[in-house]
Amino acid sequence: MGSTAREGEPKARRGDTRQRIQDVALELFAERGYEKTSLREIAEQLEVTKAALYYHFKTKEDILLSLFQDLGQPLDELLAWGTEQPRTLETKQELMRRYSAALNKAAPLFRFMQENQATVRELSIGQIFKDRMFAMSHLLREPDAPLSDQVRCVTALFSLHAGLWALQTIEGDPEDKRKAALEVALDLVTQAHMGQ
Amino acid sequence: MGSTAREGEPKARRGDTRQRIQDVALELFAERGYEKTSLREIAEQLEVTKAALYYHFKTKEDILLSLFQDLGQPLDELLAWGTEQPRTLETKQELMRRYSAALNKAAPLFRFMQENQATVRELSIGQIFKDRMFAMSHLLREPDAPLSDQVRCVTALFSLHAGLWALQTIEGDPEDKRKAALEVALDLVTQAHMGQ
Amino acid sequence: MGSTAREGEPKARRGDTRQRIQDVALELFAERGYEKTSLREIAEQLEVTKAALYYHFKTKEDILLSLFQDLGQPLDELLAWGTEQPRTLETKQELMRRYSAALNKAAPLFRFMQENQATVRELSIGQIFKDRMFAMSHLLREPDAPLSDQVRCVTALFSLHAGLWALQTIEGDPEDKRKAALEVALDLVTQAHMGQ
Amino acid sequence: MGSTAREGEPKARRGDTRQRIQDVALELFAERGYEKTSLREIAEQLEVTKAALYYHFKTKEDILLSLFQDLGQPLDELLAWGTEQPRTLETKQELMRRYSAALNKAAPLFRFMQENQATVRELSIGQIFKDRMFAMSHLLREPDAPLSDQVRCVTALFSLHAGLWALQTIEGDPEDKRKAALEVALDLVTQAHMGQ
DNA sequence: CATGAATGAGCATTCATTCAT
DNA sequence: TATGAATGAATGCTCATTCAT
Repeated sequence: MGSTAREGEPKARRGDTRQRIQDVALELFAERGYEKTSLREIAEQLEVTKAALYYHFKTKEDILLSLFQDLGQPLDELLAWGTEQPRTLETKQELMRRYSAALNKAAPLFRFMQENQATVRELSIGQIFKDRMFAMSHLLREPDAPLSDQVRCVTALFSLHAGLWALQTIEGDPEDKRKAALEVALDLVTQAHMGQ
Repeated sequence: MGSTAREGEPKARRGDTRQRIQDVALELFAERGYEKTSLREIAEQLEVTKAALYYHFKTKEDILLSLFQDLGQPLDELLAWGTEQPRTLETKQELMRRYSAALNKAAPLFRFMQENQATVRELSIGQIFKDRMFAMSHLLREPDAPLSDQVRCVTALFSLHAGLWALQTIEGDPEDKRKAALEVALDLVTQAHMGQ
Repeated sequence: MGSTAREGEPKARRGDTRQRIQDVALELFAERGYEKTSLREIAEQLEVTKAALYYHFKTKEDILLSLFQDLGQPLDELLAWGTEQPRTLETKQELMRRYSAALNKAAPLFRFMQENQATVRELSIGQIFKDRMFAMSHLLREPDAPLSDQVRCVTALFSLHAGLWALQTIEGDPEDKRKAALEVALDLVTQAHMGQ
Repeated sequence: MGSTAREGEPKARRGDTRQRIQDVALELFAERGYEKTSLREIAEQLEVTKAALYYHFKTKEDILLSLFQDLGQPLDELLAWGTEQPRTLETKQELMRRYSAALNKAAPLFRFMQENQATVRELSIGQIFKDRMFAMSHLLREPDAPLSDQVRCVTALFSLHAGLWALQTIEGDPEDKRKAALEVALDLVTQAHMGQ
């Protein structure tokens, strides 16, 4: 990746080490889990020493945290946007659409979060993540609606996340599946809204 | 504990060590994750030595496997039952009802599976679990139905799992929430069926 | 050392590993300092693995702590004894005699304490050691005596410690030097007492 | 600090970095020990990079060496002075007085030497320090005096060092305590002289 | 049925040091 | 005068596992 021609290329990179660490780390974290990914592996894949990682990040957890902050920002912005909108059905639907799109962009990270909850829960990002989900859920559901309608909203939200991997079971083009998942989610939100 | 009189009782238990190991292991696995739970911790909580664990189980993974086999059996039976039934809407609905009940009984194990996917994937049970989900999904959805209806079925299934933890966000009695989740899941299956 | 014949002797030891760890650790701690002595070195010298050390001691600090507790016990007993005696000159003198003897027996440990104060200060034994010195000093000096007499007592005490190494400067038989140091210390205590 | 007016002052210092490194290093070495003080800490406290330290000093040990040379010089001069004097009691007493004063000025360094002997012993300054103590001791004691008198002299010398910290045990004004320590030391030297 | 003792492999982290810029 | 980026070596520690008793 990196379509522009680079000159030299024996090492070919300079200030991009931090970024490259993040890339490799995310890939390995998502693939093999946080605990099972050792800094040695990350370093080896980058052809640097472990100590080099420590020049750029204070701890292993810090690498993950940085990924979460960098890639999760769009969601925070979406949350901010949602808070300012009127609580109409249209807003909720638009929220879902944007959420699906944002999720899609940072798919590996969210797949990671999904698949490593037990680990993440004990890390500092655990709470941040939970808070975000909580906030999102509150933008969608009405606290005094029937329980089933509230469940519908949470399920809608959650199924978008799930779409990242649970839909493996179904064959088909990933983008088509994402759209189908969004459609179902929108339906759920709409039904919840009508139910009121 | 133990209302029947026992004589001697320096430690008060006899052939139940294997069971006790499973109990403690499941509790810790679910709470802190598989990787982060060490055999030392399990042994300490049981007040036996690590070596004792190895008398009952060949490896750490073996403990998990045994849990999966013991607690997952009802699901296999449900699967067998489902395969013999006609593929009607009623069957599917009943399948969901029974699935929800089965899940509920082995909640800690399934919470564990949910939260440790990355780890589980690399273990022998990973494939078994995946196969089971796959089989279940195939009992619910029709391969030539529209994508969105297929997604509805998978989401239904998945939302039951999710109910185990994603609904923390909503306050309310756990049993009520489980019922609400089941209701939504049944709805989804029904809609998928109608859509056809 | 070890005058009794042992049979076999390919490994020749069984339950004595803990003791052997302490011996080697004390030797190395005293010789090269606490920080500069690594667990690898200790293990290598014992021809066991590092992990074996951890079977017997929870941490590196714990090894030191155990040494301190085992070897320092006589001093605690001396302290207890001293507390029960009348505060006469004779008591103080006897205290010094016994202190000198006790010190002599655990010489390597006290040489270590002397030479690694900066390190020890940050360890849990730092406070224990300090408290002990404090208690000892309080048995010797009278709080309302002239400052110089109080200094005399502390110096007496301290010079016994010092004898462990500061007297290297003087050639002569170690036992003679110890006795000479004790003589000077007794003198100081006596002078302090007379001064009152 | 710095009474002369300076203009601009973006960082407020210019050629004094070397000095500032020494100051901070001595402070940290004395407080936390040589081994446990890392160059990172020193650099951080100075708000420069580690590499900057290497511009001013070849190695970590070199920083310590420079401190020792700069602050220990008065003692070397005192030693030279002592060597030229007649070996009278008055000379010895004056030696003690000046030694006490010199020690007092470079207190942190000597406290450091005292508390890090195990470390220092393996460093190049170890020998230098030892030689100096040796020379000093030889100016005070007579080689053919009774052992106890020789011990008295060494103890006198040593107790001045000790005064730097062992007297914490006693409350009182530091300067008063220093004077009391000197008084005791003078006494010891005098007694040793009389004994002859 | 279980323990005491040990191992080998691995891990996250830290450190003094180097060097091109 | 300094820094940014990196290294190589080490460290304390933990873990799953083994095996004789």
